[in-house]
Amino acid sequence: MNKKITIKDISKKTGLSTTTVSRVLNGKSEQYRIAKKSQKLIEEVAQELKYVANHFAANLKSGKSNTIGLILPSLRNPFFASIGSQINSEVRKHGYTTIITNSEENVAIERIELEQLLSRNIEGLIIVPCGEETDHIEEVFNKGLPIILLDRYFEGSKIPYVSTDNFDGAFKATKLLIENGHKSIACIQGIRDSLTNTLRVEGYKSAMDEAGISNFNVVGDEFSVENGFFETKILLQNEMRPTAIFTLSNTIALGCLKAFKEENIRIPQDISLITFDDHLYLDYLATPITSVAQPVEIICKLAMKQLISIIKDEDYKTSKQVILKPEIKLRESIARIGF
Amino acid sequence: MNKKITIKDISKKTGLSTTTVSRVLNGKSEQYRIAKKSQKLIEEVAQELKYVANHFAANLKSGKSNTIGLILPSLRNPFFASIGSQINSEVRKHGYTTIITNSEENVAIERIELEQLLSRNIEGLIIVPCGEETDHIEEVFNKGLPIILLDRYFEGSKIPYVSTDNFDGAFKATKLLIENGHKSIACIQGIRDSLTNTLRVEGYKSAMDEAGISNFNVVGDEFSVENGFFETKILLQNEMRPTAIFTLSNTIALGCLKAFKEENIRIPQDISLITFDDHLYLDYLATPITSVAQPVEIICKLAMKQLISIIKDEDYKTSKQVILKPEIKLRESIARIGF
DNA sequence: TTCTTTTGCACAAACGTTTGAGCAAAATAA
DNA sequence: TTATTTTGCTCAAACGTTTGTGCAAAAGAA
Repeated sequence: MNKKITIKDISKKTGLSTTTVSRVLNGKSEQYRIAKKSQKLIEEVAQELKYVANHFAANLKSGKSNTIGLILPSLRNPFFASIGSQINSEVRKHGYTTIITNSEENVAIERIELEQLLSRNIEGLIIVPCGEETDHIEEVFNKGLPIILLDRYFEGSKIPYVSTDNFDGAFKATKLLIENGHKSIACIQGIRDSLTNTLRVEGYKSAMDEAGISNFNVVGDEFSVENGFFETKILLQNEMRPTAIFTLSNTIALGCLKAFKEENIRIPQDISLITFDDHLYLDYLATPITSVAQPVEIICKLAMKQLISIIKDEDYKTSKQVILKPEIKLRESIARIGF
Repeated sequence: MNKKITIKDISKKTGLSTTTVSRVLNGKSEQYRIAKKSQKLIEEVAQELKYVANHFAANLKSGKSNTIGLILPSLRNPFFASIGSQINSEVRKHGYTTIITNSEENVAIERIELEQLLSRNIEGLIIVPCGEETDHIEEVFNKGLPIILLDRYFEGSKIPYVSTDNFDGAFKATKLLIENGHKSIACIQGIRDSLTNTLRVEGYKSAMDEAGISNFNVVGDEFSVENGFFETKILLQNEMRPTAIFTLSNTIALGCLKAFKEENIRIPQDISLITFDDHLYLDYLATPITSVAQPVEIICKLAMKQLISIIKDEDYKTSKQVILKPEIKLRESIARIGF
């Protein structure tokens, strides 16, 4: 690397102090009454020398990193990838930079990543926490770091969050199956420790209960294609094959489809399917799959809006815990049976 | 935020100098012969005070940011999202942090993002450049920043890259259609300025030429769902409706599917389809779509391997310009006609 | 003219690390 | 005993900014 151009070089070349250069380059000319002529000179020389500010030095002094941390539990899951993408552009709109990291649904990694982000002096954190362990996040929150939980949150905690009404989504999804005559409904779940999952399972059970159906069937343990595939295989080879499956994520649904294909099962003739999470492709599948769509875009925008308001105003009171209603996207994967 | 714990606090509490503390915390105890006892003491106190290193200060002095920049042209395109995800974890494996940014296929934004990354003292850059304008990237390369171009590259430039043989992929795809009896083949392209696109179009034309078919039909101008949808609509309503369509990205293909659905066109009975880029869902569509699969995983691993070797060894000679062969994934979207 | 205000800028001290050089004390060798 | 080596650590100067304070010079007022 060539020698870096610093503010000092500009200072020398213009004959103005580094103070003045810094102020002009930070748009504080007005505030400090820098002459127009000097402003112009400095800007020209900066251009000419191709000056690039050193973020590290600036941050060290000012304490402002202009950075937001984003911790996601997985990037392979398109639902989270989509969150990553949208948060990224929202953050950018507000003049910040995002550092995206991936906890791989592992609390130990999550802790390390959080530490990493802290050492980079992030000014705010958006996180989809991966486990039930919350101490490290609570601790950072109590130290005053602006945090927004996304998707998953902690009950009884004061940390603001933006999430979907997972109970409601699962309840509606299950109810929809029941209304279509299904009584034997299997539910393939994801990570058991996550609140998202717990609430969805509760929604499922509650709908079943309400309908007086008591043979709950909740299987699986991961938000992954493999889990969906594996559990579906087992379900299909069971003697008590369910008439409908409710998958708790799009990845699980994909695994499910794979198993159906292998076993030559047709939707919805042979089995009905509904899944949490929407995806563009769901419309174009052999049978378009009915889904519980989370309002990802709104979630991201809202999260960012809240985060910014906390950062700017230091106003912890306006920040809320928000739950948005999901929407059922009716497609063709549910058969009406038993009528 | 509470007052931050610094190395000085540890220094005071242990009675050892900040130098010693720094050395222990950076694992340089051996090198500088710090007594075991002191090491232990320092580590304990660091734990106790919950010390988190200030990356900015460290970088300012050492010049090492431990950061890799990644510029992608879009995050909505699952192909790039997947690259983002994989590069991210590769980078992490090597002890670096990634800063992902998004140029939105806009050179002006790309320039700004690059500047941003430079001001964060990135030690390396992986970029899928969005346009034909290369000066800003060349300039940074010439200054000595390790750079790897991904997917798209610059012909005649010395910047190393890892990419797919786009010509070959498109050639094979088109040939496959021709071998199945198709003569009227439309090609829906993406951004015209990108080399990727150019090479794919050339591959298409070359295969057509070879077969003595001269009615090229290349339309479109964006790697997006909308573009695919729009152009397909037009193609379908043409009097000279093609018997096959070759879409140059998965997003375009998706738009294509949408148009087919609206127009009640069946694949492959009414029209055949092949697309660049593979996607998990392609297998489960009404008709599974044959695709040209790029070896994304290998591309990412190779890119990172090269980047690291340049960073570590400063060895510009070993870094190469690599082109990997894509693979056709045969599915069921191509009809055999005219036999 | 003299006094006051405004304009335009510079000084110098941080910020929290890293790092080359160096030095006493302890251990070992002669 | 003295000379040499090893051990264990410290000093102090950076790194490139930002920022509170302060102070001449210019302009305006009296």
